Amino acid sequence: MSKKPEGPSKYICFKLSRVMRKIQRYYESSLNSFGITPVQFYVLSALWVNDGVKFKDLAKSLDMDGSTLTGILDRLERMDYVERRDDPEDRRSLLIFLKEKAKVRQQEIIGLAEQLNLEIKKDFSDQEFDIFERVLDRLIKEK
Amino acid sequence: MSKKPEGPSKYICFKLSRVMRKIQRYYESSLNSFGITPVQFYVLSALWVNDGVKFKDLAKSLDMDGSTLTGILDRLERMDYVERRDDPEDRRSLLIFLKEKAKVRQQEIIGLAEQLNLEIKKDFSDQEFDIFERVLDRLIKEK
DNA sequence: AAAAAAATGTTTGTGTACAATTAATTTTAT
DNA sequence: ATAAAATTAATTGTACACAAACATTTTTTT
Repeated sequence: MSKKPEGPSKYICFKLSRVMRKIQRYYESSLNSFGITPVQFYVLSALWVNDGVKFKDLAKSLDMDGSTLTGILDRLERMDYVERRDDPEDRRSLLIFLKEKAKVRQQEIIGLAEQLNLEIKKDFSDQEFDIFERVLDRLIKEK
Repeated sequence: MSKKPEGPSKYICFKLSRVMRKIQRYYESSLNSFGITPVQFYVLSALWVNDGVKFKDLAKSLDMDGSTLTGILDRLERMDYVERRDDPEDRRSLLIFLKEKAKVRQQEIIGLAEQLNLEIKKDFSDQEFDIFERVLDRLIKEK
């Protein structure tokens, strides 16, 4: 007698992908008013901490593939949020800088994102959510 | 005492997306031997429970956009894992059926996926992981 | 110094994800 | 009965994600 299958929802990976998409759509609809996507917001977020970083280091800090970042920077540059400049110390390397538009909107965008964070957390107890985030953190770090 | 995180990692959405990609890459590398992707595996998973469902219901059970599913079925059909048939009761509708290739490999693929699930869980206590999954489940349902 | 290896960022090709539009049907309202 | 509305799947266009191949440039080896 064969084991009875129960569909995709029993797999962590499926569950994670559904939750991720849902949360991402939530961020998306709010960030829309700035004309940026969640991923573009992450890139700006990293630059607000560290303006003028090397392309390579930016990709690393975001745990993002270089070829993915290339496309995202293309779009952010086209929208006048950032610019690429040559690295004077290594002609293979690029430095990524924020432009005025990104600096002017920093506080407003961050405020919005922090509010979204709170909205998501508010349906859970602190203890529950701490454990949730701790599991996420360990899953990121492992292997 | 740990310092408050700066940059994107303080946002749930960013953390979720990084964890999701990491776990997905893990599934990917294993499912590779069957020539399928994680998402294609989810679709097969749903069909193993419910062969011959309507396109519309399949998309709904996977919480997947119809236009996304169209592409995934195109590829699964090209690989001879599934086929589309006309719904005799509604000429707008399609029924999706598993082909031999998918039936033959069912147990092996499911066994693999379940092992991946265990691998991921094994670094956490049951209590921790229960809370983690409960938060995920509630995030899926809410909003 | 010349050759080989490594690093950097872009390009290309495939696979999700989803909004908006479309064509074909079915349902509903008049 | 027919016109309007709704439903179903596919198509188109944009944005990520990543592997593989690539051109430049730097570093290492010999």
